[in-house]
Amino acid sequence: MNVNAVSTVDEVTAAIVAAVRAGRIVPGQRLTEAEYSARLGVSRSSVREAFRRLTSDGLLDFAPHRGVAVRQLTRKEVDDLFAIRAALEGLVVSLATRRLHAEPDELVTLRHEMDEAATAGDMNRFTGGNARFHALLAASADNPLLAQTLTRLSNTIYWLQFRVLVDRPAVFDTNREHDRIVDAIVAGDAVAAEAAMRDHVERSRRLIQSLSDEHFATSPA
Amino acid sequence: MNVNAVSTVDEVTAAIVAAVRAGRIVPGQRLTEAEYSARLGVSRSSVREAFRRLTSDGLLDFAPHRGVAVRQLTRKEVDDLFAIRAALEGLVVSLATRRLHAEPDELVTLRHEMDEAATAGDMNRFTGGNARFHALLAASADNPLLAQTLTRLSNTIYWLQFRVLVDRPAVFDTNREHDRIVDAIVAGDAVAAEAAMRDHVERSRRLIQSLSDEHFATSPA
DNA sequence: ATGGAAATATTGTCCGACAATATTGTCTGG
DNA sequence: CCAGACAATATTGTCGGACAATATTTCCAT
Repeated sequence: MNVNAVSTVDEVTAAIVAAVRAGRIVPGQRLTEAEYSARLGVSRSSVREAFRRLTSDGLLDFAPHRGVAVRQLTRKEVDDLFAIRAALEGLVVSLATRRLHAEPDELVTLRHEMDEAATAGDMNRFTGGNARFHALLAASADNPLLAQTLTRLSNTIYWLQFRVLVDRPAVFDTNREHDRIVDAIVAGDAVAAEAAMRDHVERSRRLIQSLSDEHFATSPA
Repeated sequence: MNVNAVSTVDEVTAAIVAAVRAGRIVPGQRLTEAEYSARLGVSRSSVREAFRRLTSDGLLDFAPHRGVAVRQLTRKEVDDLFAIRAALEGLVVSLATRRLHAEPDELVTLRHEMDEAATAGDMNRFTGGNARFHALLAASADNPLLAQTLTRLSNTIYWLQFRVLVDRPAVFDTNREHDRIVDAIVAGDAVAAEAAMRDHVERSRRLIQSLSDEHFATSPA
């Protein structure tokens, strides 16, 4: 099983991420070292290290002597996170515009793909395309640290974002917002692209906040 | 020695941070698990976990089967980092202005302290004040996630920033830049405060880039 | 000097153990 | 029946040792 150049910890990490993505373990649920050690057939040490890595990546929540749980944000934390995201995603498109203005092919192709997925109602394809859309922008910004920072933030809200996209027909709005971003980029207008992206992020925040309380952690105390 | 509610890993982490801050271990230098295990009298497991934590906090650099080294940035990475910092520090002051406009006492006191430290040439006091200045802003923004994100970025450039401040009489420029930020905050002008902060960050970037090549990692291949 | 093989050093992972702490279950008195 | 105290259990925190996998260094032959 170790044909790739990936370590055991990498595998454990990937397994947990996959489980969360697939909804097999839901926000708030606790994970114990022993259980995952047994289930995956690896030592407690490796599970422990994977837990810590995912904690610092924002996917898990850790408390001393209490172990880890799938992280669940409060409504305020969501607002806090989106304030950061607006600033950084805005920076991303601002930086990415120059390059993508010169080579817009992949971006335009992606937009078409998301349009088709939306009309076909294929949500998995749509969310996949959405992820690649943001990934392409992040890569084109040519700032790995920025990309990494944004990835960490996105991990934390993956599940909420997914709920929004499957629950309601917000996909068409999303695509229209993307259109504005893409148009600005193709036109080479970095300022307009940044503004469109900030608007997109803000709308995304509002959609998530419109979810029912059960999706959020109760505010501390 | 365990009177506080701190774990062994916390102590190891703090010890390494202190060593880096004090310059006892310099960027680029490698650290081995066995050495720190012996030196601090703790198990390899704890050292390992501290290494990983500091890696994800940006202070150490990790490569599989090669261990960790104190992180040293390339010039491009510095630029990348400061682009993020400009956006986020700008966001911080923008958010912090409302609260600090109402209660500016602590901020004003800090400014005086840094002025005195600068004229007295007390660099330790100055850098300490500088850290508290940014910490106060981060706290006043009432966005813990934002504060944490910025802390991670700052860890990475602590040493470079320190070099700049002790090497040259840039402290007076720094204080003047702080003045503009403080003035805007006291006036309650969030937009001006953000602009002043972005300018401050940009100047800080230029100062660091003016350091000689020996302070930077050689660009990869 | 140089290329490559052997020796060494270091990390990656496993196991087992036990103390420290948190969680759960039980009992008792009201 | 409830609340609080106490005991039992579960889980994490740290340790020590072991060995394989991989990287680094040493050294030899050319």
